[in-house]
Amino acid sequence: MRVRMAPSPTGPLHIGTARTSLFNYLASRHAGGTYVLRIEDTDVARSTAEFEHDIIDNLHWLGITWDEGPQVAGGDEVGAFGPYRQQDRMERYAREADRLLASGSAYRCWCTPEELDAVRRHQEQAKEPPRYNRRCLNLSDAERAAFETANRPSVIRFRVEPETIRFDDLVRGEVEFDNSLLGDFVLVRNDGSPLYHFVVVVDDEAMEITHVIRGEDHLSNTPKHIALIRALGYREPRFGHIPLILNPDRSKMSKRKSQTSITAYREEGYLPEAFVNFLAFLGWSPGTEEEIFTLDELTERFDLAKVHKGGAIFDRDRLDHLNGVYIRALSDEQLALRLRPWVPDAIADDDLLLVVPLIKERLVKLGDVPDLIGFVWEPDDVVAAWYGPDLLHPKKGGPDEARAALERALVVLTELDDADFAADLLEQRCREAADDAGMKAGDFFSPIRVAVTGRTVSPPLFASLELLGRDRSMARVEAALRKLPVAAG
RNA sequence: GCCCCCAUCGUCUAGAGGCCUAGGACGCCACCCUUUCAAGGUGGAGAUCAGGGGUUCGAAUCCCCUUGGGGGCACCA
Repeated sequence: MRVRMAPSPTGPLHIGTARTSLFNYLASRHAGGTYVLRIEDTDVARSTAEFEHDIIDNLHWLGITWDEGPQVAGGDEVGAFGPYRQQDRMERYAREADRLLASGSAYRCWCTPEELDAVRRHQEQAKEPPRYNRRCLNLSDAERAAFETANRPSVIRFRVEPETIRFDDLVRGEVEFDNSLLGDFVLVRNDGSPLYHFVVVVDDEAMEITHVIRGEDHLSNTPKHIALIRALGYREPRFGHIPLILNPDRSKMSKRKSQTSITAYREEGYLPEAFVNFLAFLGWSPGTEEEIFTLDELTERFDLAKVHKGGAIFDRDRLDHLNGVYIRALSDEQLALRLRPWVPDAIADDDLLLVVPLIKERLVKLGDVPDLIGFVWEPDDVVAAWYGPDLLHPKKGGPDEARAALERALVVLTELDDADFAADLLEQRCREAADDAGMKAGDFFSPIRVAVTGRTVSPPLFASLELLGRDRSMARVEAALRKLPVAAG
């Protein structure tokens, strides 16, 4: 089994491309086959090195590897079926186009885009199917000679035979198309550059691809490819069309309506193993009720025949949940390492590690870390600016209750020396203080929480105090006290 | 418009004719735990399997029609 993934470097790695890459990876690895990466850069105007870099880099990030093709962006190509960039295969496309011309399966067309447009509009008005009218196929020798001597630019069109094309799709079963409904599509532009439908067929043959696994958006294009394959005398690969990933409105996932770039998810702090697990379940399931799988476990279970036929909406809530599951499964050391890019460099590794237990079960994405625990490394005045005096009020109470709690808390903090400044002792003393004040523990803790963390929601209070240390904790409580209006009388 | 594909809780899905008074997960609701928020635990609401016809002793599962949704019909990929 030889499969390929052929991303086009005309944009950053797209969710859909990533999922198709994953399914190709799983199918080939499961079967012990070969996975080829081919860069589909026939659209020179829109292809860039940056996008190629983004695609390869993010595939690596997901843990997807391949056997042939460029292994790193801009790097050397590996494999005996190269080149793996279409820009480097131009002679071959030209040669195959000539063969088609010579056999009569293709012909030159001198129609201008304007003429084609006019024809199309006319067909639409007449409610006819919009397809090429074969004007240039039926040119007289004299007309053709005139165009040629005038050196007028021409495209090469494939002459589509009116025939029924049938194939056995790997996920959909028997599918049938009537090619008489197809127009003669363009193989080569008038500047000599080949188009997608043509190169994809030439490349798959050259690379001896046996299984073409791609998105459902290519299902209707497949009869074109099969017709071309036959005209060129190639071997026909098996085709498998996997369902699309959808926007919430059930249309094909697009960047207008959803976040489609893998980089963006990566930067938000999704774990690649969670992301891969999530992607795999978009359109596939192992048929059991387990749902946490590593890439290797997915490889072991994967079966193209079990892929769904219907499209799947990208569900962020589910992704978030899965990411949390993976984060919680990490050891503190591993999580600290993963968190590093989202934490200021000034924070020492040891201090970062100390923070992890407080936030581990609260993290949805790695990028949430500054929001959850940033108060530890932000300066006191910055934290103080996060809240207004009203936030210091306990749920049942106003400034007086807030002041009472903060003043008593300050006494507790003052009485403990650095050596005793530990969460359990702090809690014990604060509970006693709350008792003395005749306040419920929760109401007593609330103003302290806001004073120290700047938020009403935070990691456990006393562990936070311990982490912050005596001096900074006291400073923050004092600052909070200054925010409160002076006591009446 | 034409062609093709698809159709189980809001979402991802289990389901290959009797195991289905349709299971799980996310989300939602309630309760428990609890210093807040999470995490965790328990329970709940939520799908007459899009609708209608067949086939069969028996259909979510097979067939047909309808409806709905999607994709494709470029000198984009």
